[in-house]
Amino acid sequence: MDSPDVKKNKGISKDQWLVKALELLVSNGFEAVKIERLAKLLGTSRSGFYWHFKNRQDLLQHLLDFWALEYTSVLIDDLDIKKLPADKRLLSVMKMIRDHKLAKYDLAMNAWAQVDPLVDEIVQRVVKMRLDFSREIFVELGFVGDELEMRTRLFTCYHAWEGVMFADADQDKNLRLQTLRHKMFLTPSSSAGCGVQV
Amino acid sequence: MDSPDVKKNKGISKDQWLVKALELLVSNGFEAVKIERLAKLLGTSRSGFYWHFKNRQDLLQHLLDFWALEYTSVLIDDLDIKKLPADKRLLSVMKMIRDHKLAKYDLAMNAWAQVDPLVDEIVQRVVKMRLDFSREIFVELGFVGDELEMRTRLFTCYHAWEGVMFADADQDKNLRLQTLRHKMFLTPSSSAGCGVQV
DNA sequence: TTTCAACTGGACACTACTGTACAGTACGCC
DNA sequence: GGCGTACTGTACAGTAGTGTCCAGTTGAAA
Repeated sequence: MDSPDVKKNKGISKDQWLVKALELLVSNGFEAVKIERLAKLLGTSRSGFYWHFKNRQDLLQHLLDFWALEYTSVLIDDLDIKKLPADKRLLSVMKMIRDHKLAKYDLAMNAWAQVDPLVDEIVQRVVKMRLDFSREIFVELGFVGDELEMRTRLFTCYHAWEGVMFADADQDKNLRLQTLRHKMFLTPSSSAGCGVQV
Repeated sequence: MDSPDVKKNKGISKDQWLVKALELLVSNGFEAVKIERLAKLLGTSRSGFYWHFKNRQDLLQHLLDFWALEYTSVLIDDLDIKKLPADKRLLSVMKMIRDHKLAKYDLAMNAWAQVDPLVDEIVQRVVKMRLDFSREIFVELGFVGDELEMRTRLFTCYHAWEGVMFADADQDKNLRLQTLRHKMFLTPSSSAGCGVQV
């Protein structure tokens, strides 16, 4: 949450405006991101806002970059550093998505992308990054061609939205289902034997 | 789109307000559903609005019911009538979700549900209806227990969001992947043999 | 000690939107 | 022809939000 460069809390920093704006975006949609509301929530007046941002449009642009960086690039880099074996990496991706509650951010960003082509472009780029990351894992597991692509999409899509659809479900059951799902994704679905396509 | 009871187009009907409101909700989020905007879009003044609805809150409430009915109950009933064999029904569900572009409505409703507990309640009820519908299919296919639940969730979640994540992808490839996915959902994932758990 | 960046609040003019009120109109029915 | 239903536009008062200007404060660095 804290920015890397040390800020004495003498005022409201640019990042503080962004974090609150992201909060509002996530909970109420981009039309709800109002400067006056942000100021009220931060317990200050609007004037400081115009020090950091040109106007509302400028804030929204920065918000988009902020999300793409904080909630995708940083997390993917984090997973890349560890370089676990493929099947463990699959599990750690699932855990990361859950822990960071990425689904609710995705929800807001995708909704926003419906109107703004610029937002859509960034969102599509993020989706591509995620697909590429997952695909690499399934390549290591020995999948190729359409089978590889199908699994990559199914895995990425399910885990992106699981948090939205089954939020309040029973944790114990969730863990059992996750184990089963993990097994399903690992098991090759050849019709005859059970060998991996090569 | 037309309401069943015949309306002479002498004015803006309640359904016309609702349809436009749903449009605005889907594209810009619930905060964007403004009476003045609707009136402008419909080429009329706001006064007619207050004939049909008590106020903005009343419209939003009706909008919720409108969606739950038009985009879930009606469609599920439609699929139920046909009573195709389970594996064909699985395919027709996939097709229906795509054809009606349910994903973009889901997106808006889920985003809205993040703030309003009443909306969340309806959305959860709709999710439950869909899960129940899919589960029945997988029961007919011979799945039970956790394996049944895992497949039901994976299937429902993937198809609900596929349209958002992979909107502009190549149709030919999509069809090939769908066939593969269909096979994967039908094939039991037993570790030893390939028999269905009974 | 001054200077500057990073703020602060207050005031202004403006637009968007809300709910209410009210008078008028166009159609269908008895 | 008159009545009711289903609208229509206009006007008003009020709130929320925008961007701009400006004068003041505060902490660190030179």
